[in-house]
Amino acid sequence: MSKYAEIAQDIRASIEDGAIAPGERLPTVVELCELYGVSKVTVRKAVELLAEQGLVSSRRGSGTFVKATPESKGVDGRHAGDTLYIGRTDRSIGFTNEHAHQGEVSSVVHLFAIEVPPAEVAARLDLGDEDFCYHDVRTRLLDGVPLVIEDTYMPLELVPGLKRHHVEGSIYNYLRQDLGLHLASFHRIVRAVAATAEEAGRLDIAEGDPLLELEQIGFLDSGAPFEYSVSRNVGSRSALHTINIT
Amino acid sequence: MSKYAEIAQDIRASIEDGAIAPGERLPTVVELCELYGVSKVTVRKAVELLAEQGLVSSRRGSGTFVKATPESKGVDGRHAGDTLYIGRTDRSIGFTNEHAHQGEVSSVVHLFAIEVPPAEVAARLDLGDEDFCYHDVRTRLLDGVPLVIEDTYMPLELVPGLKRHHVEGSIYNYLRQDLGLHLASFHRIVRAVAATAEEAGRLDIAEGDPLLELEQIGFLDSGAPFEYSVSRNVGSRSALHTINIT
DNA sequence: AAGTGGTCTAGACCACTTC
DNA sequence: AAGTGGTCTAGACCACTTC
Repeated sequence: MSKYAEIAQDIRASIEDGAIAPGERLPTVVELCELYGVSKVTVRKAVELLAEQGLVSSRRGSGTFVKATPESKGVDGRHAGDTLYIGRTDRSIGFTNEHAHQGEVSSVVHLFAIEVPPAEVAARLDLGDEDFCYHDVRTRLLDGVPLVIEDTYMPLELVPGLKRHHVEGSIYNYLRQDLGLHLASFHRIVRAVAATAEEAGRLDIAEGDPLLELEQIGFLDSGAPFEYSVSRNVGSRSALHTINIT
Repeated sequence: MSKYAEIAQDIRASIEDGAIAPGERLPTVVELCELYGVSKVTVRKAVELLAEQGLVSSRRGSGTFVKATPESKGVDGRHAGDTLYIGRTDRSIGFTNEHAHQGEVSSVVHLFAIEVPPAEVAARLDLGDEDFCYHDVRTRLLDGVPLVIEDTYMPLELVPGLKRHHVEGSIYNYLRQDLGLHLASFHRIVRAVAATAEEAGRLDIAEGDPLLELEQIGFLDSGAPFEYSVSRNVGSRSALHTINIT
């Protein structure tokens, strides 16, 4: 691990165990340089990392302050206990890994085919008129409770050898571990929509119930889009957490 | 403007006008150093900024590549034209400023009072049992079309002098321009919920229609929470854009 | 082996706040 | 005036890919 990541982790521990209370100031950048025996650039990267994680806020001329977040005072989320979180701090690392610690993940595959995608999807995946895609539709469940229907397209050429048993398990694990691809970023559009009759049946809810829709394009570190997906998450069982720095 | 921001802007222009096509590689870091006459750290900060903006992706040992995004090829969003976006790239800069370029923003104030907030809200705002808050509820409209109902609490002590005419206009402008506060970050939880009968009436939709709920805590650069709000956005008129780097 | 991005140093200077 | 974070230099070394 890099020095700045270790320093960030160390400061984070000091915040979480209360050694630096919410509202209090961190040691100055120069003090942290001396404390950890590193240069200023390294301390700055550590502090930036903490700011991205939502723990601190820096004010030029004044100092870096621990944010008074509910987490730092042990307050639970409003729906804690009855909400299955899609992801902490809005990092998409795939459904299986997100929920792995929460229970048993399973999938019902409604469709798994190779086809020429609709023009709008082809445009998003940077494909020509005649390029083929995998197209799969699946319901994902946690401990038997349906959470989300995912409708996914992936270019055939980028993802060779995808089989039905990958779709029944974790596609992302296949991409990373078997193909050695590096998933770099996701562009998302989030909406609230009403469940159709078919979706309601698959998700064990009522028609018209609110769903959290995520329209998403995933990119590799080569800049190539490897996935276009529209997922519809049961509103009462899902929430998306984000941290926004201005 | 800082050097790295100028360099990022310049590279961004090269990408957007097609001088560097999607999928192509940027000049190497060393080449960019020579091109702009700056050191490596400055080029790296510029490239990191472009990565945060979703334009490029870097691969160690290989290069930095322009992402093949729909935007870089002139493809419109799926619902472009009939969706009012909450914010580009998920940066909360306040409703008025977000929509200022799109039309005329107005507000209907349902409640504006000073009260002791519920315990859960007090906990989120880092307040004691007896501390007072402003509490306002308002519907916000764009060109007369209702978009969202905002239910907001703000600590009395942090926001002195708030009046009804500020609530009818832009609260954020009052915080920034009149009080000189620096809004630093927002922690959000996004959900899909169904409209109640009262909400449906205020938003000119049907009861049970899907709403995009944003539960949000806003922080100043001092680390103090200045706002707790739950906003409910009409599903068919709202979308939230995010970019996630892994 | 050569080329690429990622981290780091030990300083310097600047913008902003008043610890 | 003194203290704070933010930017920047001119290098160095390292991790990773193969341009």
